[in-house]
Amino acid sequence: MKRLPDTELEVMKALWATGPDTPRALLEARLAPFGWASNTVNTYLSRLADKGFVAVRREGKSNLYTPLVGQEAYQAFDSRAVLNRLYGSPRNFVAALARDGMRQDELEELRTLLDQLNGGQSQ
Amino acid sequence: MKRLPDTELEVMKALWATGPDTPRALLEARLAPFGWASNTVNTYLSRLADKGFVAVRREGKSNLYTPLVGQEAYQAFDSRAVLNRLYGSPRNFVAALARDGMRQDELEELRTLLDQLNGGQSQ
DNA sequence: GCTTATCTACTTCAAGTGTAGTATAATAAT
DNA sequence: ATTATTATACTACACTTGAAGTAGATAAGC
Repeated sequence: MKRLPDTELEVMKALWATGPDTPRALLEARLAPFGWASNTVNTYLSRLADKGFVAVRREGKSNLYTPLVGQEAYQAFDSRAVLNRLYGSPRNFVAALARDGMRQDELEELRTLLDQLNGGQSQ
Repeated sequence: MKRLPDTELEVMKALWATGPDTPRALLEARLAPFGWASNTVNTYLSRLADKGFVAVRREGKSNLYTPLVGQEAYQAFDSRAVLNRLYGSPRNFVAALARDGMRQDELEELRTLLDQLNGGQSQ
């Protein structure tokens, strides 16, 4: 797996949110804020297909794109890549966030998760 | 500030580790594993200078490059960018790591940090 | 059946990135 | 001073990314 560029990732996020869908529906339902031409969305979907991130199937007049890589799998891969690239450890990543000022609610949410992660696993 | 490409980031990491240094010294001391030609390192340093990440000063026969952006500042910026790009919150980032299997020592280190972060701040 | 709208496939193009080559200036060696 | 070494500045070049245009197939309207 390879890390995706920003625009392709935005398209994947849209696909993850809606499930299999056509370019136009994706653009209207989720990608409108970017102001992309419909050809642009098509280009990004083609590139994602080339990279094996989505499957294409003909659905009547349109193409239907289906995500082949799930959001959770991609995030699991990407988060580790982020650590390897610059932080080395989860600790250092969170410390960097904290230096920039992590919000109180973010901190609490994280703490709750950590409790769960450790609760589920005995020493 | 803008996020740096992989290779330029590697050069910055070397600079952060050694402090102000010449291209050749950086290559030999920290960048050897990449197998880059010395011209390559020079190119990356020039690009970093263009982007304002390092300062150049003539030191005798060589250039001396000094980081202008500190590692902590860059990490604070980058870590937040990582969240905005894909995860939304620190919680979701750590959850993604956990799905891939966070190591026990990483988890404990993180827990220790969280204790410190909350220890310093009541409630 | 011809016109119009829609979609996809293919092409384009500029900027950024990865990697290094060339040309030239400066230094060191004899 | 001539030669060899070293460093830098500039150029090159393929590939990727961001963004869309064009051409041709298809379908829908009338």
